[in-house]
Amino acid sequence: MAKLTRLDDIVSLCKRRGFIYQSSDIYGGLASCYDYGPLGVELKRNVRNAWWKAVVQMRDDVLGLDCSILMHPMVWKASGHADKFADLVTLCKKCNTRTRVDHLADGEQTGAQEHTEHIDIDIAAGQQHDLSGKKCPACGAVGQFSKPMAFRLMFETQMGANVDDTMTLFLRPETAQGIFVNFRNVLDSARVKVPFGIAQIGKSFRNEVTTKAFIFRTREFEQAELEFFCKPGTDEDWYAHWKQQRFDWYLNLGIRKDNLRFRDHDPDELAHYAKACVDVEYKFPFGSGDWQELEGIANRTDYDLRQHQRGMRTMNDWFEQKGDLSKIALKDEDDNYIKGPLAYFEEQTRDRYVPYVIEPSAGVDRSTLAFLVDAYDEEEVKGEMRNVLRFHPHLAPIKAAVFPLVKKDGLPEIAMNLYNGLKGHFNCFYDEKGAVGRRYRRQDEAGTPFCLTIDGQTKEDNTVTVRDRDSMAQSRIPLDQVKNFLREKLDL
RNA sequence: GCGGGUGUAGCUCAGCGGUAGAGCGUCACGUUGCCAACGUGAAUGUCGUCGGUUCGAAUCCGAUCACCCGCUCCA
Repeated sequence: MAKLTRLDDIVSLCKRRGFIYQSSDIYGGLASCYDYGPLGVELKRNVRNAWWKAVVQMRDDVLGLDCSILMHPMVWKASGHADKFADLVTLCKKCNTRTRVDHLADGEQTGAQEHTEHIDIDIAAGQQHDLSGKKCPACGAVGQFSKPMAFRLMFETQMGANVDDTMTLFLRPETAQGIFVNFRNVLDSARVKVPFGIAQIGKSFRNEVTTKAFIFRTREFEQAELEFFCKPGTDEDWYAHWKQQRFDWYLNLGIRKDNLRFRDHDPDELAHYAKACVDVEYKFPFGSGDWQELEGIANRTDYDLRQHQRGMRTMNDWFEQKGDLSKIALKDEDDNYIKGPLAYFEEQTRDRYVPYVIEPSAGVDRSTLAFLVDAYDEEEVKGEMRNVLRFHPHLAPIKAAVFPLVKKDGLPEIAMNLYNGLKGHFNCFYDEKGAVGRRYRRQDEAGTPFCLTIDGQTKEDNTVTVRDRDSMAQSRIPLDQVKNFLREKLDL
């Protein structure tokens, strides 16, 4: 079985078939930005819907949410993004290798430290960094570094049309914080009890230092995140639960088992607030290591809610400093933080606590890419190559195509009738042009599971030909059974 | 941000100082009773962008934008 091995082939297929285009294409493109075409938008929406169905609709303990992208600046002060979502990087003049300043080791030490805390970007900018004794981890040169460069990893924008009276806001770098700041609202309005989760799908923005590999890492991207709130002590069980749930989700939607794996984070790799974290990785046909992260599942403990309790206590400072985040330090936590505004009281046990959070955080765009790559297949049929996207029916952009075998003898009318009757229930496609074989193959490349062909026999006995995408096998079913047939076969 | 590579029709690419090309695809008409069929015809290009050299630039030079590969980075 021939498989795509180059990313270029995927990009080409995506453009040719209308899945994904470069953003602002006619102006030469915009780095790291992509648009979803007619088939792509359907595919991506199906990915979203499948996630929502599995994580929200089918669960009695998860609710949905849709937050604004713009949020109060203090959200990012409390979450730590405003201070720490910035890296200070230096360039080795000798070998041109770039290294994070906080990863640099002293000359006599070997190796760099992993995942040290980020530095406040404003403090860092004014801070003197003595790198003369530091050693380049790549070439070993000591003290050959450029002046540290700061990177703002959050996008900024202004709110307010009056230029003299605008407020600088951030485009959210993750959807998760919108959930945390609505924890209380949902709790008070939705009659739920811990354990429960809040789910959200939406755009996020990060000024990545480097983008990568088509839609795999882009600066504007879409996340599907769940924050599952649970009682401390039960967190490890819920972590295991969601780990399995999320892995199975990919498998159930057709990802080949060989191409999917878990990768547990080492303890020294964990963010300071995370108790455990695992990546669901897919074996993409690009990059140095092939295996790339689709989703991260983390045990974030009670860190976020506690941080926001601190943030709420800091609001006076925010007003006093006229919103200048760099002049504000988060107030210390109240000793009695488990009685804070974001704490939870469990009536049955009379326990009071700040819930722990299990966070499965998936990339919608990279999942979509994975489904696309995984579904792609080429096979030889009678000496000709057949390209086919073997999408799971739930993900297929078009569920069924309706053709008259030939464009005469009243066949188009019958076919159009069938199409009109189906399109209210399934995303369908009608085509009467050219040879039917070509129309079949075109649908193969779009991943359409079934083609329905009206022929002369239809006029005699009211049956149609059903042609199966994967096997190319044909069978006949009654015209009035088509809707039921599709409903059953597509599991819709 | 560094190094390497690539930008020519929707896609894959040829052309590499002298009239912009091919295959596939697309569209139209005809034919066609089931797997990219056949015939005839047609459309489609800021040769990524800007500037320079030249009588003349897709071609040479510079800058820039974008993509790919490798570093680096990826709470």
